[in-house]
Amino acid sequence: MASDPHSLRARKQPRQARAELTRQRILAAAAHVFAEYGYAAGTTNRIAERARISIGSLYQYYPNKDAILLELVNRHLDAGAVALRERQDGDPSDSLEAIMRGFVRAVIDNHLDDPKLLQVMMEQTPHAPELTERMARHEWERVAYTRELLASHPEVRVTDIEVAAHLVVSAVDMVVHRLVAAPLSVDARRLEDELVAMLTRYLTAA
Amino acid sequence: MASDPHSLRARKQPRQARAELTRQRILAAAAHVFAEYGYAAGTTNRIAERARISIGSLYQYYPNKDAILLELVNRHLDAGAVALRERQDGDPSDSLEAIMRGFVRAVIDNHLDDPKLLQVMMEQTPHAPELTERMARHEWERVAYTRELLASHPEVRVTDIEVAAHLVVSAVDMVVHRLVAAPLSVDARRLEDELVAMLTRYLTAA
DNA sequence: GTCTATATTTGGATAGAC
DNA sequence: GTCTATCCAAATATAGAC
Repeated sequence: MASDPHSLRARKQPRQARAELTRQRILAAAAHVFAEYGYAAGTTNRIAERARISIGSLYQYYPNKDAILLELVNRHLDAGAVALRERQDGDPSDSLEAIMRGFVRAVIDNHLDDPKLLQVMMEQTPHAPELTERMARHEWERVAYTRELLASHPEVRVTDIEVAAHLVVSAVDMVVHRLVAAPLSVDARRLEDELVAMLTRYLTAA
Repeated sequence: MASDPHSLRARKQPRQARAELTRQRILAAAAHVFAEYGYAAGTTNRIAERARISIGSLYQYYPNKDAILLELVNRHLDAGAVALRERQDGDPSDSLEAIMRGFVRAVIDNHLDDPKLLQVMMEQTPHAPELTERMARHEWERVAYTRELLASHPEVRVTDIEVAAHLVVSAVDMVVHRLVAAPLSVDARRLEDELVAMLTRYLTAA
């Protein structure tokens, strides 16, 4: 073994790159399958089929079905966090309304690509402890971020900053969930406008 | 058969009454089991065990597992609708804040008895068409009710009554879901107060 | 009308050939 | 490292005795 160190070194990177590509394919396939069939009916066989690998190969990359969903969720939340930070970096002292609108847009954008995946995440979170923990951490971060923002903004006049931050985060999520669950029940733009109005009136009231 | 009409008539009612009781026991058992194990792990065997009947008997009363959940949800929503109507009948011209607080309390009360059942309902709704339809109808009723109330109340100054009604209903649900999902993450009373404040400020703003 | 026992299905996961 | 073939567990639902 290792009779030719050069070929060994040469092959090492390609293999890992290929493996990483396969992982990506599996994740993409899983996202599609979960979105289409839900988690329970989104079987590992279907995922493997769509990723065009065998079921045996799939289990070489992920130890079980839950691990696939967990990584999918992790990527989704990471992307959301990054997007939010980017959006904020430009406007240190915008109006509160503009900031609230930025919040809403960031969350909506993050879910636009694959709305049904959000549904699956919501469904499965209660049953998978790792997911629960991950979601809780993510929300805690968003609340903390919002709290600081409210605390430092001069327009904000609210009695309980902590609770207000929770309320803002929840309200934004709520609208997104609603738009995802029933995309056509009410006009998205108008709902967004009214939500922003509600939040700013609440936060800036005497 | 029917050699004695009297005994036949005498037995008929008792049998149906007993059957109805058994159905109740199954429902109660299912509520408990679903709440404790979730829907997937809340097996029909466990339900039968808890209802202290055999699995075979259970299937004499309900054709399948989904039918049990459906009836459970129907009862829950019916109870909620009744409670809301009752609460409203007393106050034709209260302050908007009092009305909003009434809304919130009614929904919270309706979920207090078995919080985890709400979780199960939320999880399974996307997968069962009958459930989806039932939930949509229930929400439509609540929005319509809220719309009328907002339209007739003098304090309300909002541009889009329809969207505002959606927003109010969603916001109330949101807080309840949050309290149910993580009962201790934030003080329930304070969250309720802030929610009521948010809604009234939004609805009565210039 | 209630039970026990079991058929049936399904899907996650693994073994072992290549 | 990828495949096929299969194992195994779990859970719904049914058959048939009593």
